Amino acid sequence: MGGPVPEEGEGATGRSLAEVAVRVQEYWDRFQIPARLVHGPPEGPPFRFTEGPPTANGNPHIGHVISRALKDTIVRYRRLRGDRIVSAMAGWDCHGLPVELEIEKKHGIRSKRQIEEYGVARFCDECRAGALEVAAIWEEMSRRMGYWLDYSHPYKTMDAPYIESVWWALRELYGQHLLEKGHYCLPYCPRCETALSSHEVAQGYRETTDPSVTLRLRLREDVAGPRRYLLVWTTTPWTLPSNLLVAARADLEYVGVPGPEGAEYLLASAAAARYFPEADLAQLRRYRGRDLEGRFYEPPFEFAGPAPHRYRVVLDDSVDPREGTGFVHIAPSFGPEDQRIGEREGVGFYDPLDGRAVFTDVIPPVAGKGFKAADPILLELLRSSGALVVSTTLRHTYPFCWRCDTPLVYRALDSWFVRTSRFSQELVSNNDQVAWTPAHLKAGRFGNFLGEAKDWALSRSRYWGTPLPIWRCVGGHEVCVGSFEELARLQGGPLPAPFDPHRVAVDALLLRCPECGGPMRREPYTIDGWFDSGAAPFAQYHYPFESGPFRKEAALDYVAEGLDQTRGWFYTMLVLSTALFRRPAYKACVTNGLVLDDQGRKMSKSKGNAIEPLSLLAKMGGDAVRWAFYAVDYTEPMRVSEATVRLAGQRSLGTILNVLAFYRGNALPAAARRREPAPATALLDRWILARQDATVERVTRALDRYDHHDGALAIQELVADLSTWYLRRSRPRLWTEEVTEDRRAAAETLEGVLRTTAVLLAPFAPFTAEAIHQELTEGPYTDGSASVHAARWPKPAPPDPGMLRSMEDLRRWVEAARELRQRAGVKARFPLPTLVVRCAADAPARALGPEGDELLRDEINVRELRWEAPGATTEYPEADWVRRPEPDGAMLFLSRSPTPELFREGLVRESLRRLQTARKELGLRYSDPIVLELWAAEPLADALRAESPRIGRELLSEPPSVMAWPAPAADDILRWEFEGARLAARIRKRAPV
RNA sequence: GGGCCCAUAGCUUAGGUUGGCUGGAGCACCCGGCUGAUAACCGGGAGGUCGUCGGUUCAAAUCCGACUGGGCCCA
Repeated sequence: MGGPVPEEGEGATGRSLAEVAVRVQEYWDRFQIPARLVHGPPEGPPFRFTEGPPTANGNPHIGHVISRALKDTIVRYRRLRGDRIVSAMAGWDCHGLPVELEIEKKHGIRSKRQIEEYGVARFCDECRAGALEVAAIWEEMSRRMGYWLDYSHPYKTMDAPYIESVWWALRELYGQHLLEKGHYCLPYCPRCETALSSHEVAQGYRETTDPSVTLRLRLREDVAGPRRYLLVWTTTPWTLPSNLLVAARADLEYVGVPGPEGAEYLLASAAAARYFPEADLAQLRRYRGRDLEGRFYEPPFEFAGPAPHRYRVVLDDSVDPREGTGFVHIAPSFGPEDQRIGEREGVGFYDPLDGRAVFTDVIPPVAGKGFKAADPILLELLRSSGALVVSTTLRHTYPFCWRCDTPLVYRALDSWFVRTSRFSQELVSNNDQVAWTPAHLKAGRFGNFLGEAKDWALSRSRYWGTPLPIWRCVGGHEVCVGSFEELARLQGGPLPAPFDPHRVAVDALLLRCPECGGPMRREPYTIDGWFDSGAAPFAQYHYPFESGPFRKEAALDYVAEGLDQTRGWFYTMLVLSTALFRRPAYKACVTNGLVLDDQGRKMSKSKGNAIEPLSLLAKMGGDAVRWAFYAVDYTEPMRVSEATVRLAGQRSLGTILNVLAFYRGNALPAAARRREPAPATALLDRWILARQDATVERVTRALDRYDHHDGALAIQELVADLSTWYLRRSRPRLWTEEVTEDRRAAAETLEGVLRTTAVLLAPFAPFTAEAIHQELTEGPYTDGSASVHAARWPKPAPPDPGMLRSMEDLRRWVEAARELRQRAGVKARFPLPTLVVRCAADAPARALGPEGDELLRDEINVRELRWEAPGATTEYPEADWVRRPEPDGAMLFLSRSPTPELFREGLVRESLRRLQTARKELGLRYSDPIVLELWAAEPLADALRAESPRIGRELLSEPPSVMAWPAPAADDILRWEFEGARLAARIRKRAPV
């Protein structure tokens, strides 16, 4: 029930949303409300959720706020519905390059060798310490935006139990032959000296300039004839020393273009026009690709040396005639296609690069040069040997390391793979069961990606990560360890306690081969950190080693992250749940688009247009920031600025705080309250309750299908109706001197709607909702059990569409009649005699009965409202009436001018208004009695005299006598002129008796 | 080069699945009102070729196709 009347400046008005947030946060902190409520009722049915673990050694940005808002909204809603949240644990992704790079930067380390010199143990210790470096900032951001998670017991991917669960998962995959070693071309970062996975590469494509060179390779001819050359195009000259083959396409047409000194240059006829625009194609000798199959050529460099089958023309369908020359340079060490063709042709590999992609001594001219640095030297060699035909540059997109920004190379490496390609169909069918937002991702981007899923390159040649638990002995036996207990057994004794399952401690163990007893060595890799995070739904509970709420048959109900996670977390979770549990990982998945600045540009630190989330949240309040995201289509890229946030906050949240302030100023005195409000009888009360019920229903449906946008919109519309129609029309009802039944009904209805709105609002704007709820409570902010977040979600009541429709129509007529009034040119204060509405007897608005009539009459300020049947023939001459046809078929007529009597009434009202304003401007309070003297010219003087008692009553004076015009000249006499009337007044504060 | 998405007033958005009244609203703008919610409230006005072109149809913002611009993903 309404609390005590707020002290000056204490009410919700005048307080910004940011201040509301601070006050509410204090309350939550004081009673530790988040900690008490975050898990939901322990007996409730489970709602399965997992926080996607962010890397906490990097600062959060504004994009993280939106995903967190989308997560929090649904979790809050489920709690209000009585669900237990499984799990509300915060989580941190602790492993991997991001952490290692921070430590490298700190010590100026630039290579793996330097890490080894520094000491792997020390290095990893620092990684552990640095992994959660800015976790406190993440927590503060979550607090400021009202994202409730259990931060006191977060899961961390570097914790021993977590790692043990990950090992269990790896062992399961290994047992299904889905974890295998292979030698494949992978994207490789020369600086980090490790392979990356395709989803990591996807993060780092960038526009760059590379050489674009065409060279000629002379065909070895069996018979004498013109010298013929294959033209070959490449953007990676550094791979040319590794060239072992040239590929052509069997059915493609090639032509021989005359070159210098009687030579002939061979290339695809489609390319000839690009290379030799002046050549007459019709005159040229033609070949098919298959005619050239098996022909030998002279390689661009001799370093790789001879070997069977090398330096031949081979056929392959992957050759694309639209690009290059139709002859493709094949270096099996440096490209997935190259590798495939090389293996098919049995030519082996030739990789002259070391781990840092620096040329070794096998190629003396570029020994010691990085692969990129070798390009110009190699080109110069080709030029002097005459092999270089065209040398230009090309702008194109090329992959860079997502963490250190080094250009990547594709190279063939030993690596461990998850054989996702073997169960891609199962991935697709599991994905079919997921409700995606936006829906098109399911069959579109994500579905496509799954259908052609490549094997997942899992191993990393790095230090700080979950060690790959696979050991081999000299006898070639292999074991994948799936638990610490098994590890202890193979080691022949207990593990050191406490056991830290990272590289140093794990590699210090001496394992014996269970088959031959020989010593075993671990495969020296860590695993992709995305595997760690993909395991979060079960590893956070140390499944299967401890019993917890995780159930292998139960998918998560809901996850939400940024769109980029389709290739990241959403993908790896699905891979693991499919392979381990043969089911989808989650039932519903919501993604959000990128956050742009107000110009629509990407935010970046270097451009200086990035919004710092903490300061924005502090300045605007968490709710305004959250609302700014609900208000737009968050599945698409969205613009965000301080201005958009401010506006979003004002629109709904500011309005409802205003309504609250009004309510508090006009609440029933404590003595007049009753326990059980009576059922609403007044039209306005019944209407706003119907609106409320419809909104409960709509918000419930919206949140059930994870549609934050529609839910927020529904609340926004209710708040607008509450403020601009219900409250505006109800104000006089709340101003009565004594507490009438109607005043009671209005106050109770308003309070009830505010209460319900607070609960509806709670998932979206947790601070504002709490503030409303508290201020409707006896002793606000003093009872820790009275949080709105412990409330029960309202039950949707049966809808009353008839009522809503009727009021909608009535409001349309009100607007129409106001427009007529404007055309008549008579101010609202001057009553007009008659409004005629000609409409069907069963028009919805008429169903509102006499109360509806009264509403219409009062809004338009007419003395009489007259209904007419559609066929009525009454004449309303233009001279006296304005008219307006309505789209619903109704016709409205309004009198053009007041009667003299009504005009005088208008004058009195106008005078009263001016006198009230004057009172206020003199600094008098609403309750200060005054001494009033009036002067007026006729006919106003006469009208005022007739209303003298009423004037006295409204202005808190004795009934004034109205003196004849003119008023004496004096400084303290105020004068007005309006509608041809003249008025003057002297107002003084009456001395207290 | 391939795939997916987006496009409604200056800005944010409703409507599009199921084609049908004059395409709704908020902010900002202009005019006016109210003045016991006041950095609030109410009315009116101006502002839209619903990205462009074409098709289907009696009828297209809505369905289909192409194009333009923007975004994302892949190669």
